[in-house]
Amino acid sequence: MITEDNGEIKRARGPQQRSARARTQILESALALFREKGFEDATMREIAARAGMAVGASYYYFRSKEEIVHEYYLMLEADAEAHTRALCAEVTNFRDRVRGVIEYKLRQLLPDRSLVKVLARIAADPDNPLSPFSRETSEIRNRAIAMVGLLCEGDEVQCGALVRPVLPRLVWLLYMGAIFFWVQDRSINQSSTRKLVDLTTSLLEKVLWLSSLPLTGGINRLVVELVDTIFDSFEAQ
Amino acid sequence: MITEDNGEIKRARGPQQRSARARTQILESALALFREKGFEDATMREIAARAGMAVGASYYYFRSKEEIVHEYYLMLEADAEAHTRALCAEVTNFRDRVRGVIEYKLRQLLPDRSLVKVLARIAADPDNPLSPFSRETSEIRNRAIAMVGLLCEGDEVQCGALVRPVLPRLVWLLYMGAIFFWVQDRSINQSSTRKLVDLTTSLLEKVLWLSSLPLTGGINRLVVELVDTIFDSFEAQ
DNA sequence: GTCTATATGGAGATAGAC
DNA sequence: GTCTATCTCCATATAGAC
Repeated sequence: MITEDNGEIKRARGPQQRSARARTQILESALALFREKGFEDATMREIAARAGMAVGASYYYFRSKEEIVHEYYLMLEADAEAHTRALCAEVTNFRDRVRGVIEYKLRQLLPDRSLVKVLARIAADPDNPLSPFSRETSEIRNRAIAMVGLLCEGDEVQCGALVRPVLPRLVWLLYMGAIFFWVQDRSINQSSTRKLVDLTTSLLEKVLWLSSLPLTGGINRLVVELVDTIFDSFEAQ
Repeated sequence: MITEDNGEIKRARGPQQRSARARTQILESALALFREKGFEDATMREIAARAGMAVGASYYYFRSKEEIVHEYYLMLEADAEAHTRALCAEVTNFRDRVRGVIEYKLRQLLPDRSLVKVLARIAADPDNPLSPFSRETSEIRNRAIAMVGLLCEGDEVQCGALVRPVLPRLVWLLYMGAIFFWVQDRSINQSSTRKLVDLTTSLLEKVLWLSSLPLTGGINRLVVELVDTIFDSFEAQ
């Protein structure tokens, strides 16, 4: 791997190291600028300049300005995953778990509202391969769903047997919905989102309890089919 | 109103007329180009050229390329409103009405998928005043909700008395969700969306029936509070 | 593979004519 | 108020150096 060509001064500890360092520098420079002036006003010229490189170098590592934001989002996801594991060890109540995960994510995103708007734009564009609903991101998506699946484990959750297998995907949809609502939320201190999360998690708990009654067999079947339809379409084409 | 200044040759039938004509020309030129090459590839230069004007003129009538698309959407809405009235006279079953309205909208949008993507992007941006969730569009939104309200009229709908007043807003959310899903839907012929609409309308019907039972009083209250919270946040700030 | 220098093409802004 | 001509600035593309 380590080619023994001319002993350049620039090179530090092999090409991989140098490359990783450059990538990190661009990412950090971009993030700092995004925070200072927002996504739109930070230009690739500035980002590259601050990282001590030419514009083209940024494009070598990131296909677009948006892709930098996406990389940042993946970093947050890794952190959220660790938090979820810790949460599951501490809290056993289903509703508290779901609320905990959503609230943690919103706390994570709070300092970077400007970037979350970009993520929302990406999500709304069906042609964007970075979209959380695209075929290309199915690995990331499934990982997130598996994470949510941890919340549903344990014998605490009371719900119909039919619904049980789709529960993680259902909660993931709620989770995505909460983030979308939060981005849109213009109320002071995003108080509406807090209300929304309280209400939807309470609702979920009650509805799941209802789903264990024989009365709701038809509804349960419809819900399962609905969730399957939604997620099948993500993988399609 | 009609000022009697110099008899210009250019003027046809008063300034208003001329202005409206120019506006229409730009709109038509833009729409034609959007259909030919898609939204992104159609440039303001071309749009203006085809309308026989300079770029600045287009910006005089429309603040942005997006605003042209929004104007087009309003034209579709007027047409949809007429259709809804006709539908309500013909069909009395609630589920068929809701499905009919959503399907009509999707048929309307089908020839202009490229433009609907732009609308989705607008909707995802909380800073965009043209967003269907913004304070600025609350008049358009309320008009659309009132239109949906027509579907809920008549004594056919079986649902809890508590839920009844929020039903139009609830159905509007379903309606918006269906459009969003349709834009994202990559399945051939958007077959997933058709399935989704069938399933969600069936589900709605069943859930509404359930909401009339005493058992679901707590859930009904939560739903009402949830809908209020959501729509309050649209009007906030 | 990693990066620099430079080019391209378009959205939107603006000064000022009529 | 309506519109033209022209300018600025940026994201992204690309040729080729090392």
